[in-house]
Amino acid sequence: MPTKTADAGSAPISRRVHEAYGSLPDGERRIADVLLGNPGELAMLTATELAAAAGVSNATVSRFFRRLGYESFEQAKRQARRLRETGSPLYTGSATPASKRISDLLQSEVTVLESTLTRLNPVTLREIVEAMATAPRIRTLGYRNSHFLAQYVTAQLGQIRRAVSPLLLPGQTQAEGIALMDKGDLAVVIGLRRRPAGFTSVVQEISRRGARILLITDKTIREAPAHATWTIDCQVETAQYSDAYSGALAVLRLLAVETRRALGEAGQTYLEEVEALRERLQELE
Amino acid sequence: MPTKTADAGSAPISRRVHEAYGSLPDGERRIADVLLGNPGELAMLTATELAAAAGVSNATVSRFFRRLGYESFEQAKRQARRLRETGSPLYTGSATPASKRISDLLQSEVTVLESTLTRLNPVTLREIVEAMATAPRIRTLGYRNSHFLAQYVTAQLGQIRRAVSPLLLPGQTQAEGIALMDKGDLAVVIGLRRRPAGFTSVVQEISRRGARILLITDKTIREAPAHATWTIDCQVETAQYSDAYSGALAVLRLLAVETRRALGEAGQTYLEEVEALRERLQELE
DNA sequence: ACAATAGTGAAAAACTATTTTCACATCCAA
DNA sequence: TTGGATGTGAAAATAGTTTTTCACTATTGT
Repeated sequence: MPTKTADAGSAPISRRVHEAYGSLPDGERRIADVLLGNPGELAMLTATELAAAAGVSNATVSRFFRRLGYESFEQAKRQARRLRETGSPLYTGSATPASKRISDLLQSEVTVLESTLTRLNPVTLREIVEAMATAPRIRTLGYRNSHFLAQYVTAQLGQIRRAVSPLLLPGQTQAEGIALMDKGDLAVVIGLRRRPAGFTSVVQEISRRGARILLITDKTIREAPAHATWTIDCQVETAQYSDAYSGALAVLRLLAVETRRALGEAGQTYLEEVEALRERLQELE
Repeated sequence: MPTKTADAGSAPISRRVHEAYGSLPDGERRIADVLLGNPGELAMLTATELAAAAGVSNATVSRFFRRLGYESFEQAKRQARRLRETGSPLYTGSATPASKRISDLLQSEVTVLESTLTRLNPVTLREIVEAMATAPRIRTLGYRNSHFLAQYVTAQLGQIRRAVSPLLLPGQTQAEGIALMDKGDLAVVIGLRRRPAGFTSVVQEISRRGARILLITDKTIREAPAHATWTIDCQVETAQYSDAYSGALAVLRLLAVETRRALGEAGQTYLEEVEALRERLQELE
């Protein structure tokens, strides 16, 4: 009879897998690989599907979970699901208040991510990416809650291509910043809720200068999209009192990743150039 | 055409529920309510669990999904799961390259979120939240990739309590900023990878001033945690070339949400005060 | 080379979940 | 009130999943 790991009681699946990994036989290690590569999937897979994914038999899956100290596959699956459980009356069970709130927050972040990213239209995305890759200049703008996102996208795109900068530089008036936009330039405007008064007219002004506009917003916006070339709608609302920006952040990362792909070798080269320069300056620790 | 159910085809569960909602009998409407309140849950629940959650019998659940146009509960569940399953060898389906990359990115973001948040220790969390609620002053710091996160946390905490500000103000040298730290103050230092040279010594200097330090990092860091009061380890690495910050962002949001809870009425009041001021200034559109 | 040990998949057995059936309750129109 | 239509849960029937068994293979130590 195989010894049970004493305190395996409530250790998360990932820890158990990591601990056992070294002593796992071939087939079971393949299962471990699938699991580590797709954490969270376990909550949804059946043993047979997991077996198919790992290229082993369902019998092996069954043995694998016993070796990890679970009573059965079913028990492991339930534990994995508990992670995702929400405020539903279903499992008013055992979690401590604090860790319950952690998993509630996790849940809300995942929901925001999913509903933002699945709403994305691949065709629009393609157009935007092309604009990002080819626009002579990219200027970014975001007020208040959106400002940090504008900074993020500036930094990310700045690593990929040249001529990316904030629309408003410190010490510059709004009018001056807008006046510097040219026809063909791309403005990435982030306007999540709690937009300042006059936001719409800023967007309108930029569009009047002939620049193309990518507007990142949420559903609370009304008029601004009329002036934008593309609008991406992010979900930000959550059950907690504060908005979640991971959806918007993920959209921006997606744009950066795709733009880099579009630039291909060119982008790669620029990136390497910057990297080499950094090395020389010993900028990083 | 090999596809069977032509009519309801592939409409997402949420749409089908909304469309049918009006004409749903009592019991089935209760199921609809559970589903709408916990989108994404369907992928993980069994029909019997869903029945228990809605307070109806499993027979009703079975009928409900047929009414919605699915062949069976099982088919609906599979459709819900398809949304989530991604880069795994399971999903060899016919996604376009672009939407495949969107779901890959979604997958990586969710992974980062999960592994960052599940690693969190509720006890440490509690200590940090208490410090955030009670410290006389909070100063934030983040370089490069981490800078936008520092801005985020500054803005969030600033909505909850007083005396929250960046450690480095424009036009100030690093030494000046650090010199202003007092004993008892809390420094929120974000140091995700690509830290500038000298990062460790900055942390050390702050700690020497007697301030408590919350360090938000990733696993690539080595020495700095020795000087920090608390360290939170975020996952940032992904399959794509760029790091994902949603994990760190979620941690920061969690801290803000919990701090607000800790402050209770006090926090509420400050928030309302700011809100009222804004109203008067007509700052928002 | 040969046991002994450990790992594996196929298939049978045990188990669990879903769908169907059926009897009964409720609502509404005649 | 009656009769029909509709909705419901309990339980039987069915469908599906997991665990166990067993025969076989590969590896390791003697």
